[in-house]
Amino acid sequence: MAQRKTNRTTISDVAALAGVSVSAVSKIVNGKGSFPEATRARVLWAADRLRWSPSAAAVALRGAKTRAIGMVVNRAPDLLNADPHFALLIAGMESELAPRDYGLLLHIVGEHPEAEERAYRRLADERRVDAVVLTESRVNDPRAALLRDLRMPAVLIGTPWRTHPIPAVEAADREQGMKDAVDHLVDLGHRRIAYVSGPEDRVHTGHRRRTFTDRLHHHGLLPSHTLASDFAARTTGAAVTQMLLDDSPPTAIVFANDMMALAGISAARRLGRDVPGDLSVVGHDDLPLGQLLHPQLTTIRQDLDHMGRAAALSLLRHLGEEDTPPPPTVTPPQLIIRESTAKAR
Amino acid sequence: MAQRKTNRTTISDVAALAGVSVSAVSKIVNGKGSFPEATRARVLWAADRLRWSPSAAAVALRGAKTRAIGMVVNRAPDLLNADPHFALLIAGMESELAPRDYGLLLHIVGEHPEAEERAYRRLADERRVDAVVLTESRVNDPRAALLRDLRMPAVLIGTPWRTHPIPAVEAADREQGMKDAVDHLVDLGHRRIAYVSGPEDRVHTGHRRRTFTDRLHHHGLLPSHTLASDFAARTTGAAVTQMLLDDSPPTAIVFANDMMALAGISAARRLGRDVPGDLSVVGHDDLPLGQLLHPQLTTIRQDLDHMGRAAALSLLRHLGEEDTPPPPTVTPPQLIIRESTAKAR
DNA sequence: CTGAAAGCGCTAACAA
DNA sequence: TTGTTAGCGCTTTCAG
Repeated sequence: MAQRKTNRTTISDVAALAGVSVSAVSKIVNGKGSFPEATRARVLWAADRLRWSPSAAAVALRGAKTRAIGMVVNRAPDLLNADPHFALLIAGMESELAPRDYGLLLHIVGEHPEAEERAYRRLADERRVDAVVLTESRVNDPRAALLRDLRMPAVLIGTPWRTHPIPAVEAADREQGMKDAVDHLVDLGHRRIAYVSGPEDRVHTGHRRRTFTDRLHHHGLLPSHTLASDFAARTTGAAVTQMLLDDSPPTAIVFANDMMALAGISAARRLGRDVPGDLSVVGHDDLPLGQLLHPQLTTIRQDLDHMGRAAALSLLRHLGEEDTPPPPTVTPPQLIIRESTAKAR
Repeated sequence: MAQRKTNRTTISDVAALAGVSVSAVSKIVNGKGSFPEATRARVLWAADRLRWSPSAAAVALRGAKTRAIGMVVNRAPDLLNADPHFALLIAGMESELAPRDYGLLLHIVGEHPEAEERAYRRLADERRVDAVVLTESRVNDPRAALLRDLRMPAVLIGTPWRTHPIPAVEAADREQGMKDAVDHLVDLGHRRIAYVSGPEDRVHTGHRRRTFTDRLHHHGLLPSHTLASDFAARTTGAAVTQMLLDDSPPTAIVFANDMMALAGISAARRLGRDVPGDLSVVGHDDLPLGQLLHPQLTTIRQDLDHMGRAAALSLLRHLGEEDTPPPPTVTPPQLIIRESTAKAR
């Protein structure tokens, strides 16, 4: 049994060193009262010398604000690993949170609804965070009711639910990228264009497919095929294989993200199809990866960094954090034309 | 000003509902004293009915344990985004932390030493976490002294420092993969083999390069080229271009990670070199990505999931957490032979 | 303008 | 066996 008395330096140590009361220290550090400059300086000096920062626990206990934001990611580890999507979102949030001394409490749960619910409940019941960031709204998303129930402030990155309005950050014109992609393919002479979407339970899956279909209609065309995939390479590959072996296979495929596009290209090649010679491919997200591929990936760029930032700022404002600038507008999804799309033969 | 009195349910609400004292609730919930089964049951029922969990802040304030682990990642967002390495590490940690009700507080700072130091200091001074996980030990790593200074328990994922011993998780035989890779290339008839390493400040950079060089010696060979790169695609591409334009260019290159290998392949192709026809390539990590490339990537697999798990368990044991199994052994780096390596011409 | 004192929700001595 | 109580470190009235 070590004698390890923690002996943490506390506010009273600072007060003692500065020769003032603890309440004076508290007020000065938090910029509350008005004190003679000499006192202020001495207190600040003492705090600095003792390397003192207020204990997060004590502050939280007193004021019920933890200065932490929660995020629970419900994607299986291997998919997470495969898809850097979240990392940039998180980095974007961090770049706004860190300078304001907010922390980010991260939980990665698999796609287990119970684990996910448990994670949110713990965050709320244990008062570990002041608010949470949600990503990827789902259809009949249990989180909507759950968070209302938990009275947990939240902002959603993605398409808000109809039934449970919630503050959300979304690109300004979320349909633009998809429209441009369809136009681009039609311009190249493609007439049989397919869409491989993400899982059906994501709200944006339906949205994007609808935009895709509508834009084809606009050109007097019908979707060649539309198939849903989870995000896994295997499933995506199977979907593409199936399409390509069809009697009238598509000459172009739009994918719901870049990793799926890559899996699609891989599957097409296994069938001996050349990209973009036999098949044009469009991705979604514009991961840096896309520029290293051969052919370089034509894709719909999402401004993930700004989405993360905007979500963080939106939350901070909601929490009454002062000096928080308004969330930046998020650049609309933008078609980046590279080498994976070419004239239809 | 809303009247929003928080009105959180507290331990005394539970005590009242169960008709016992608060200390009884505390003890029963924490499995401390011995109580008649009837009392236990009533308390547990009440806690459940009120959906009560102890406030993390109060527990932390009282006992000085926060049940949270910190991690600060010092890689630039775009590199983070490009390289899924960290995501799997984090997922591995989470799978051990979450079931034990531990949280993971994540900070992503760029490669700014001051920001990094500040992040660790805040974690410690504000007592936000009980311990931290470090990754990628660096040469003259300021974190070693800093954490000792801060008296912050820590475990390192990677090669420990000589000068500042610290608990570390590392693969059992960390040289195996590299040796096998060199052997494999030599077997294929390669004689001019190069190595593109990560940044020189990483401890493992020197280690791996030494293993590479030593193993070549074992075969009576000298490294064709060794170049350091940061993790960025541009730098890596430039390094490869330089090597390939040399008078006696390498016929095979080993890279410090898969993303760099991909950047290398891309650069080689831009020069009109075929992989693996003109140049064999070996990566490191075995990201799922590697199997989707053409050619599929030959790589040295790292058991990132187990590294994350082991780090978490090691920390939990150190923190005196009961019922924590010993950290699993981490599978040694293993050469996975796929299509990006072929006979030297 | 400054300081004393009352808790925030919880745990662990100490009493009963 | 169970309950009472004194803080953990901080903020914030409320007196001085």
